[in-house]
Amino acid sequence: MRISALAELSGVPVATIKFYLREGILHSGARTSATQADYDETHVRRIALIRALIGPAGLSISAAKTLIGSLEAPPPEFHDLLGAAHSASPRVMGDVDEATEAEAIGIIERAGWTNCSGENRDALASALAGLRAADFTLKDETFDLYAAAMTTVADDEVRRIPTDSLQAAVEYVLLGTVLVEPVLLAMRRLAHERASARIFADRAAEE
Amino acid sequence: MRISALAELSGVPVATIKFYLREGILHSGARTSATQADYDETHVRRIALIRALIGPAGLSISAAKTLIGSLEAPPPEFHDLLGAAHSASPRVMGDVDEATEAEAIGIIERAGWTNCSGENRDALASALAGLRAADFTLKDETFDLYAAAMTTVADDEVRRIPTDSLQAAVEYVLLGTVLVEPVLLAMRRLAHERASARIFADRAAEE
DNA sequence: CTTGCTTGGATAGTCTCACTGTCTAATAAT
DNA sequence: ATTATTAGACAGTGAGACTATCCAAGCAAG
Repeated sequence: MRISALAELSGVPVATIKFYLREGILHSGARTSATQADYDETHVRRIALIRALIGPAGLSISAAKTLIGSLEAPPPEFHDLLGAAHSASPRVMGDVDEATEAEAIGIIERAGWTNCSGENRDALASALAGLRAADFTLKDETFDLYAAAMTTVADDEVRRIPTDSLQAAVEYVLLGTVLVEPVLLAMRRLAHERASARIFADRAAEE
Repeated sequence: MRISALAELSGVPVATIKFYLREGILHSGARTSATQADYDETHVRRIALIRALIGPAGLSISAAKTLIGSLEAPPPEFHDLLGAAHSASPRVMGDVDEATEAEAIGIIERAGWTNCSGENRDALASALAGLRAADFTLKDETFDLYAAAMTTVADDEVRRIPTDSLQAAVEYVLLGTVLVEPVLLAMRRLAHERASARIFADRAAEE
């Protein structure tokens, strides 16, 4: 198919497709002449993936490019796979003081998360620094509950990593890491609504 | 204190503080003369809050402004409070087709999240559309596990909302909604590391 | 009291990001 | 033969978050 058909099918303007081609985030079509190239289903799917990554998942073009690169040329070690997925969506880090750092380490130790990379520990510390900046304190029990909930989630996810094919495992890990994040956040908010509605009902019943 | 001292204390350049003042996201100091104003501890704390919101929490300046506005002039109804917190950090939405919409509704119903707002349902649908765009399918059990985990989290959070003071409740809900998100995501990644390390150990042991 | 630094306020400039528009020469469609 | 489309190059746009420059009015030190 030609670029206009690709634009039609994917719902993305031709100019934007050309931009993705220039950025190297979309593979080029098969050249049929000096002014024509042939695009196929893989291009449609790639564009859909790009839109998903830079949309709901919140990645930048360059982060999406890195991630897609890892998809196509997966790191040889499984361990590097997680790292690639995690570094694909870099969190904005704020300043972290020592007390916050210590708090993060405390949470990590209580959760039994040994052998964790500095990167994710720093991300947690930075998030805690945000809470601290707002004078927002949470009880240790709450952190432990968060840790337990995320352990449940992560255990299931890791357990479900396909073992038959490396390519399938790569896709599962890279995409699952990034694309599930908005799902979880949306669900938390839905659960908030539900929980607060129930509390309302309880309070109304008391009167 | 003068603006240069405020800059020193908060670690933010004077020019940026002036920018925050212009944007109305930082309240102005007490004027002591035509060319001088007095800033205090509230300004230091506000700047820290702003940095936390636009940093790790990923809010834009205008979203942060809205949220801070709600903090200072809380909506009268508790129900509106959650809405204010949720709309303060607007998710980027992608295109959602009917099947995805139906999938979202299915998940919501199975989780027992009735009375949910369209906004959050759309956010979930949009996140699911991202998965679908990447041909990433999750089993219903996985979604249900996510839902259960988030219900646990949200129930605890809502239960801990302070009931003694309205102001305290407002701060808890608004800030907790937004600032805890990066905490949860960082924890999920830490738990991934741990889970994958354990699987490695198991596989190594099998050999 | 003068010399120089600081401030508030206004305005304009910078940098990044993710596009979007324009142009050209070569081709494809009719 | 005429009209439409395309690849590729390059310049322009608009939003967002600052950053820099000016100016007149203080304030501070010698």
